[in-house]
Amino acid sequence: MTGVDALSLSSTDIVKRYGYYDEEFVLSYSHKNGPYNMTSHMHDQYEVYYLLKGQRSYFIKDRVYLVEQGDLVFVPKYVLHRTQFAGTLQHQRIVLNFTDSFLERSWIKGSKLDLLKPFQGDNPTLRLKEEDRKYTESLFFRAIAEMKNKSDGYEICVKAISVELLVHLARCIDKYVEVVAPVDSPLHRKIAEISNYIETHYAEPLTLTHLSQSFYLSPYYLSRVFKEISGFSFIEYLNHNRIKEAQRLLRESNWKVLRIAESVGYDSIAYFGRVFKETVHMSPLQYRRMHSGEGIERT
DNA sequence: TAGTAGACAGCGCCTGGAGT
DNA sequence: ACTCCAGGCGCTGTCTACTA
Repeated sequence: MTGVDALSLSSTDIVKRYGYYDEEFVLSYSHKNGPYNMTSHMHDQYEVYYLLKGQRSYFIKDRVYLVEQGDLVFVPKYVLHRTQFAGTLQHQRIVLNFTDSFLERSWIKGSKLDLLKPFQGDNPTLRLKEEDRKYTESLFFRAIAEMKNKSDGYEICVKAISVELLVHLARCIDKYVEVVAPVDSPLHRKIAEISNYIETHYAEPLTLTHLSQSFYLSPYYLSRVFKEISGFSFIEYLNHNRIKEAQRLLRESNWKVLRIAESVGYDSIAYFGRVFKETVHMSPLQYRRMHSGEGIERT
C-alpha cells in the first residue's frame, strides 16, 4: 500500500472520499478542494487515474501532462509520478490500483485480451470520446455507489466492475489516437532532457553544479525550474531514481546491500538505508524478503 | 559479519528577493 | 527568461552501538 499511504493532505479540504483496498487492489474516489499536491511516489501496482472534474498537472517519468475532466492516465508499475495543482482548486478523481497477482486471478486470467495494453504505449494518457466516456463514468459511478452503500458483497462488486472497466479500456485503446499531448515549451523540453539525464546517470556523483554546467543554466535557476515543472526537487528526483534501481536489484539479484548501495550511487550504506526506508517504508532486507525468495550473496 | 539506526557536523540545496 | 546573493535548513557521510 505504499503509494496510497503516501498521500499528503495538508492545506486541502477533502469534501468526500470513498475507497476500498486490499493487498492487491485499490479503488479510491476523492473530491478535494484546495491547492493539493500529491507526494511523489512509485509502487508495484498499475494505476488508472480518471479525472472526473477539474484540471491537474500530471508528471510521469520525465514529462508533464495537463490533464482535464474526462482524461485517463495509465501509470505502469515502478514509474515515478505525481499530480499537482493546475489552476482549479476543486477536483474529483478516481484512482484504480492493482498488482500482477490481481490479474492472475482465475476469473480474470485466460482471455486473449491483454488488460495491460493501455499501459504499454508511449503516451500514458487517453482522451475518450463522449460515448466511451459516458460508459466509463457509469462504471465508476456504480463502483462508487457500492463503496458508499457497503451492502453485503460490495467488495466483489467493486472488483468485478473494475475488471469490466479494464476490459472496456483495453478494447478502447486501439481505436483511439487522441491522447493528451505533453506540455511542450522549450523549458519543459529542457527539463525532460535533464530528467532523462538523471535517469541514466543517477549512479554517478551528480550535483546541481555539474548538471547546470552540462545544460548551460545557473544552478539556482535549474533548481528552481526543475521543482516548478516536475514537482520534485533535484535531490528528490535523483534519490527516487536511485532507490527505484536499488529495489530492482534487491528483487532480481542476490547482491549484498552494500554492493547495491554503491552501484546506485551512495557512498554510505547508512545513508542508503535511511533514504530507502524513508521512500519504501521498510529496510532493504525487509523489501528483499517480501519481493524475492533469493538469499543474500555469499562471500 | 552484514545490516540497521541514531547522533553529529559540514556542505550543498532550496528559496525569497533583487536585478539585468 | 535568466542570474546572483544570502540565509536557513536539509542532505549526506562518518562514527558508533546494536541486532540478527
